[in-house]
Amino acid sequence: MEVTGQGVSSGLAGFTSEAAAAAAAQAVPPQVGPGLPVGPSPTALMSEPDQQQPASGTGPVVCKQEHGGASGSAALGPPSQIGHAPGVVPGDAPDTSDPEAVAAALGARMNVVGASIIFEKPLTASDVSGGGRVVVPKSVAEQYFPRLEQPSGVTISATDLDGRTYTFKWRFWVNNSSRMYLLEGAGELHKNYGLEVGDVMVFAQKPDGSLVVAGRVASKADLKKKAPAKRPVPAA
DNA sequence: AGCCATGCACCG
DNA sequence: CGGTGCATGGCT
Repeated sequence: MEVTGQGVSSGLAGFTSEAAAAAAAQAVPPQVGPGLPVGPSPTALMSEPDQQQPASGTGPVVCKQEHGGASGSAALGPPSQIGHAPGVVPGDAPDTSDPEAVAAALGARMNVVGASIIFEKPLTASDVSGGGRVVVPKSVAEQYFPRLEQPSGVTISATDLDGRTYTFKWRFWVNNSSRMYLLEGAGELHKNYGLEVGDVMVFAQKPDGSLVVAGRVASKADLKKKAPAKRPVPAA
């Protein structure tokens, strides 16, 4: 996948100062993301210690920071290897009336393309109504997604199992002293999969680090897993 | 104490 | 009026 730099484009004066400051500070990476081993050399825009991108074009999830990120790490990258699970064969048409079957079939299809599911997000009301703005759990964000130096984030792309390509904005908000990670632009995917509140957005990645996304209706497991928060109905 | 869903103000 | 970013509050 690729990253689309927006900083150099015109019209983002607001970010310029921030970016400039970051650029200046980046000369010497002062801080690396908590948790992951990063930090090759400042000159490498997207090199990775243990993994490399095939480079070019329709590549993997490589993600540059705004203007030459200080933390060169970019790809998704669980330190562990991704293992396939042969055995389950997807050729069969899933019983679309059975959420469990759909979920299983989806997992199988992911395996077929060599992708491993990173995590699944049961869509909340705000995820759906928020114009494709999906909140991603911090822990997952920092383990599998590109490290972000700036709130403005980066543009990343992904594909689904039907070959469609999606472009998202991967960014974060500063919340208290922490971060709240957001994936913006998921509206199209939600539409393609007809996802509604309670349904699940699935994130997976291939060995090359590329991101694969999909969606599926909520399964029983999901439902019991995440009981719908009680929503006091405002009396009329 | 932290995390995340949502409310809401502000800006276009 | 819709979109963006922020701040708050509920819940774990």
